[in-house]
Amino acid sequence: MTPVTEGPRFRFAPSPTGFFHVGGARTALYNWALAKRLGGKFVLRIEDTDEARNRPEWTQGIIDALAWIGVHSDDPTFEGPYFQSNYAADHVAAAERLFAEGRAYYCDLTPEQIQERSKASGKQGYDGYSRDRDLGPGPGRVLRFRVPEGMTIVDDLVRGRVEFANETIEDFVLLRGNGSPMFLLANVVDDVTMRVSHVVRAEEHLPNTPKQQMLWEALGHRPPVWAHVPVLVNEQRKKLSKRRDKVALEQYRAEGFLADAMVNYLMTLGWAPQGETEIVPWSRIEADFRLEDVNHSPAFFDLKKLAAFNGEYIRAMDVEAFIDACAPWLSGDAVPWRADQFRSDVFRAMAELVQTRIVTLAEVPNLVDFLFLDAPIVDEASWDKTFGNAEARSMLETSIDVLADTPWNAEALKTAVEAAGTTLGLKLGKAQAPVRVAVTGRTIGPPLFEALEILGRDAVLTRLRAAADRLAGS
RNA sequence: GCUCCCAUCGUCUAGUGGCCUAGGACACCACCCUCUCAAGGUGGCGGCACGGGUUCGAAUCCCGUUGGGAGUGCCA
Repeated sequence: MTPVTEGPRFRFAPSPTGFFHVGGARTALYNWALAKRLGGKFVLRIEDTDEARNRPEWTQGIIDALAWIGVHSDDPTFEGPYFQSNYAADHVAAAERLFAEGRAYYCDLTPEQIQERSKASGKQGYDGYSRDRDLGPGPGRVLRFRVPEGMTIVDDLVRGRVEFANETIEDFVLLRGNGSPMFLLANVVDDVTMRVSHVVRAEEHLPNTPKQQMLWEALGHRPPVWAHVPVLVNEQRKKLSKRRDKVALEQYRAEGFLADAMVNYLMTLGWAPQGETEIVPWSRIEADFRLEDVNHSPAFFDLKKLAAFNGEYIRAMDVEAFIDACAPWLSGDAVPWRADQFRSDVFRAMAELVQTRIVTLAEVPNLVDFLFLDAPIVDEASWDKTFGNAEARSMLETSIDVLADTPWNAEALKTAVEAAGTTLGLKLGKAQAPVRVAVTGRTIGPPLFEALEILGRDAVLTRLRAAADRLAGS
């Protein structure tokens, strides 16, 4: 059953850090789109060799985050996760082979000694001091790769041909003084054993690539296809970092961004689908994405544009889907009403009117809270602005009278308020304001008369009177 | 410092020597629509970093300058 040939094997190799970086998400998506389209595999490898970064729940976080953006571990294209820490013996074995073959050598210089030599000679980095000292392994001795003379040519699918003079590359460390393998080695050995054919990763790894390519060759294998995609940057044009920037995918999810919008937006950073619009379904992306088309320069991760995409996606949902998507934002501790006050039929009635007014799902509660609370949460700025003049006070009084016996439907309510306003010389825009603030607590919100209809006469009149009382008292 | 990468509206991009008087999207501005706020519609602002080549012709090719960025660990 073993196929004679297998499709391309892509890999995504994050190190667990406790959150999932949006840049990592984009890289994963690039790999995923290619693996899917080309009938290959997406191999997930958790690079957990740094003891400090090794917690089981973080791995689950990565798998959950990937699933959220559509990279599902139960898809046949998905393979893994593998854990780098399980392959430590392979890494060491490969290093020892390199030593046996003379392609690596031991060195007993301490970092301080290296620095001193460097300072004395005026040259940067390690100078190859132990190359011909024939040292054997021993505690405190690192194993270094013997960088050959010549030139290393990296053929990169997005950058083209990149040349490195080997003399500019120092004999880098394969095994630490305590015998543990370094990232470069572990990474290559794992890629070899996992038969990775395409390494698609962020541009920051490009300077490492000649070293890795030498390792592939020294290990007797043909290097993979390389592709280094531009990094994501902030407004200062610096690489997105967790210290300065909001980079956690989970956080965007928690703030009410839709996975589809996030995925679509991420894919347009460094790449664009054909045609006049960047809003395209994943099926189009999967069919059209090419590494050769990826831009070469860093892309600014623009929250405003992400928000615009999110708004588009929210509006494109049919109402039922929208209602379902809102559910998590309509209950829980963050919501100002008690669970027993929430009424799904009321929300359902308002849903369509809410849908065009939000950019993230997290904004939903603010637009509908007054429907579930006994009394609205009054925004004082709205209150002061609206009731700062006598007309507004009169309008409030008048509306109490008028609404007491108006037929209770949105259209009739609108007509009634409009008429009441006319008697006071107010246009509808001005006339509805006092009613809106009294009933909803804010100057802005969903269409008022539909909301009044849903709330019902008693609740509306109660609120209008409460507002009048407050005005009388002040 | 050294190595490498990059350079089209403010931002993300289309553009692969003539179709470019450089197209779209986000943002911004104006107008329309309108019960607030949105959404929607129409229009507007705004760019090939600079200098040399190559060519009949250059945003597109070459060189240089300038400006950004990444890497530079016994981190990953």
